[in-house]
Amino acid sequence: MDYADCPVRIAIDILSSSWNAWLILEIHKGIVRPCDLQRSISIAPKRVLTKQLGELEKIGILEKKIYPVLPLKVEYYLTDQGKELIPIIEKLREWGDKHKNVFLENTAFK
Amino acid sequence: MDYADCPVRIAIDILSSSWNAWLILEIHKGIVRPCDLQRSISIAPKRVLTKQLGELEKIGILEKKIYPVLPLKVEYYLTDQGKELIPIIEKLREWGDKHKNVFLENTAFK
DNA sequence: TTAAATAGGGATAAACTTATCACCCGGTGA
DNA sequence: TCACCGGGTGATAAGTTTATCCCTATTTAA
Repeated sequence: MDYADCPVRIAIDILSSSWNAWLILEIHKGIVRPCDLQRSISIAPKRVLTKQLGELEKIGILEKKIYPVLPLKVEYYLTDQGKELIPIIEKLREWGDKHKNVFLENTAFK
Repeated sequence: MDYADCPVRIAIDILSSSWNAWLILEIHKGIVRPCDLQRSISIAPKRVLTKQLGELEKIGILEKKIYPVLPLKVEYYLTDQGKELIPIIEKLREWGDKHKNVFLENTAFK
């Protein structure tokens, strides 16, 4: 029984890796095309977002829809298990909002 | 407004870094002394646990009690804001339990 | 007096993640 | 024709995190 198989770690690893949480929130808000996501998360490198989108699709959190039209059109949607992450992320946000002060104070001069 | 100041990221960063989530759960279960924590999370290096305990204390998630007795006795307890992480971790565990199969299938041969 | 347990720290190495850069292709509008 | 948009990739550099190793100090038990 590896530590990596721990259900808690699985969830945390997904949410914590690079831009995943942000991506999931943006897609939930209705920004579903790669180019639009790249614009709305403009500080993230394009290459990294592409990689993460692929990763999130592979593990069943996003569903990729490819429209056979030209110019090529691609959209990503949250699967059911992806949608179930939304309330969790909101809880994380609530917690962070409530406690960010203590946190920022004590990390400024570490 | 830095990405690192995002409330969601603050919470995720805390939970994701090395052994924090596990430590928080163990302390919540009543394992409160450093030496006992090192035994119960035996695959984690002692040095790392010490560091994380100090870090979690600094950001106000743990409270450190030093008993002026000999042999030296130290205990860590969850603060109120630390306790508020417990239900969130439980949600993460539920999610992970529910979806670990899809996850493990698609990461085994990446 | 020696060993073990308690709590902790400094310095460096190893590992992992993320970012960067330069590309690919197909199509469209000027 | 040329530049640009949309979607995407491979290879490597850079950066961060974790782990490793080896110390400190004090007290009790053998």
